[in-house]
Amino acid sequence: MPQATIYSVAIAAGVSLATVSRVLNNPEKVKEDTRERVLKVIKELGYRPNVIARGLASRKTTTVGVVISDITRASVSEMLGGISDIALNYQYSIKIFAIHEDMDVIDSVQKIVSEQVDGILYLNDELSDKRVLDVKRILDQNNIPYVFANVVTEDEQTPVVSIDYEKAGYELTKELIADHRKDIYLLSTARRYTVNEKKEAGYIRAMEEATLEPKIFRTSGDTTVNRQHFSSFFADKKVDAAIGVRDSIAVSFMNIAVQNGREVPKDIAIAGFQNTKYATLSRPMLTSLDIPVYDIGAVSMRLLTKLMNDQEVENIRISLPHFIVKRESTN
Amino acid sequence: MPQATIYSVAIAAGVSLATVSRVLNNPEKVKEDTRERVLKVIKELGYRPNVIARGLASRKTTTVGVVISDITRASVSEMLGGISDIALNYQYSIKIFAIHEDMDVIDSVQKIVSEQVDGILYLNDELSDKRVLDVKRILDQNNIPYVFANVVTEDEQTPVVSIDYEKAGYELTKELIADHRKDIYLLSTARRYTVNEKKEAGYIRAMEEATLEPKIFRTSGDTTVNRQHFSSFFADKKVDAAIGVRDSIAVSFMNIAVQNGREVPKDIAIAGFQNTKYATLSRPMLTSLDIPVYDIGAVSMRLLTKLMNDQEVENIRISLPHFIVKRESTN
DNA sequence: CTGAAAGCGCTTACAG
DNA sequence: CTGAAAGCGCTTACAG
Repeated sequence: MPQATIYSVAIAAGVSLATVSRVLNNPEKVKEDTRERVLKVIKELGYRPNVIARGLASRKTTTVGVVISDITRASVSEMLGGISDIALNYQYSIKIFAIHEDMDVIDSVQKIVSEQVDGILYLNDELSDKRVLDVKRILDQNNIPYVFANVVTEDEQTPVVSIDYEKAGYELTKELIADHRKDIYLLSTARRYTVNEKKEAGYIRAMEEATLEPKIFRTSGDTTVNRQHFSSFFADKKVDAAIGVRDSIAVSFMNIAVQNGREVPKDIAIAGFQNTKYATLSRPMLTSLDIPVYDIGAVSMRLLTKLMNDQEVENIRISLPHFIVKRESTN
Repeated sequence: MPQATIYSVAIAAGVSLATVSRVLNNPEKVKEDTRERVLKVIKELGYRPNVIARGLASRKTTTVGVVISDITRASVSEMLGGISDIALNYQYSIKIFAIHEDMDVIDSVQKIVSEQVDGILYLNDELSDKRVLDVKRILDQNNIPYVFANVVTEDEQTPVVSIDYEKAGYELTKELIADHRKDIYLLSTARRYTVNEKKEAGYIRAMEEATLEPKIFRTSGDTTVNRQHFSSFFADKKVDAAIGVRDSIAVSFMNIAVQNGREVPKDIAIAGFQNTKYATLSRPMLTSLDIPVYDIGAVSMRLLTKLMNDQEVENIRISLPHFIVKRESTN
């Protein structure tokens, strides 16, 4: 049998399509026994409204577009987990749009707009402030609500959910300084991520406050590459503490340190960012600054639902709390 | 300005909507100068077809539904990476549908059908064969193409892309047997995943062939839980090799083994499955059976595009090759 | 509380 | 090669 339509339901229930539609969308406007009769037929026929037709007629698709760069990154998929759970609650569907580096951002966003999503969640920790404003302009122009998640932007008019990465970098560094470490390195990425730049800024601030020299060592997130870097690192550098901008970088560094005869945390204290599974699978286990990535996703989706439904929001810039999880790699 | 529609383009170009539509969908059917005039107007007005309207009229949404359980699992997000890349190539959009344990599978699938996707990719390594057939029946009934990815099913009529997990388990075990290990444990999950059951079957076959006693130790994927299990493990068990059904389980076991004074690989050889980043971030680095998760996603999406376009496919059951990556944790 | 009718923005035979 | 018209399956004022 072909899928039942609103027509077949209307005929079987002896009412007009308008009434069937109301039963679905404004049940309180339909008399009780009419409503029940229609509901019964709907169940019997296994009728499900065609969401595409509904989308065209109502101009609401109950779909949000989620823009990502690399879905395989743990932080991205965690965020998607939070987004997906909240979307399920609020009955929104999720469309994924991957924008790769070689693609034109403007063009891609315009394409997403043509997909008629009700709102957009933009996840990207590499986006420059200028880019953010470009994207913002197109979406504003098309009058489509949006939230940036895990994005760094100063703009007061941009809805954004994130954590205070500068403060996080500051606090984690202070922790090591309090342990009387002097030669504290920040292991950052060669590639520029705006979130990492914030961590760097916080690190520098803490070091300078303590009149210590900030030393940033740039490497790759790729383990096979950074192992090489770290091996040569120990040949000539004095170091008694290190912070990796990601847990995986910190763990990779730890492994090479141990192989070079250093004891952790006695000789070198090590800490990471994000408190991923890497942190509990290292030996010793890694101290890490917990970034509530799942929550960033969930909260930004929640904020977006409010914006899509013109609900009042007191604050469009939300900074979630972070905290340090102390484990064996520091004192 | 409001979004341009096909009407406004038609008027501005002095043609009918049918012609504009043809320029977009069957350009070869339009005379060249007409086509160019229309194309010029399209560019000027920044016209983008409304995909919802197109979907309703053509009954093709160029959207595929991807069904997942837990997106935060590394294997799932890797697969999504492959799916997303191929989808981009073939111009399909992706809608994500998370089906949690407490949800009714049949009902969820029916809901997805009502979303009018052109095809469905079902990722799930926990699905029983019966469930697979339930899902299959609904989709067949609605005449919607589908591919199961990383799913174990014997049914010959079900399009599925996966690897031969039984053989993988067999080969990895043989590797350790060849190194003269006798007390080889398989560290599996307490929770039943069909893929893990296959690994177990392969492990058992290899052990029995070598007249060794198969010993399966069940634990949790959660590190804090399995650390406890592993700690008591060493109190009473004789062991000279272990295979974790996931890299993370193998690494967790390795850490506890070392803390209990065992040398890896001298006293205990250890191997894992999936060749994730965990395998290169452990100390020593972990031998692992590589599962081409990204490729499983990519190939299943490719297969789905063929099914959606009624192209001939020689084989609807695809088994991708796997291989063992030898590292420091085994000889 | 309910129905008739227009309309959402497209595609697709059917004519010409 | 092009246009007029019907139709995709809904929603939504507008009447009554």
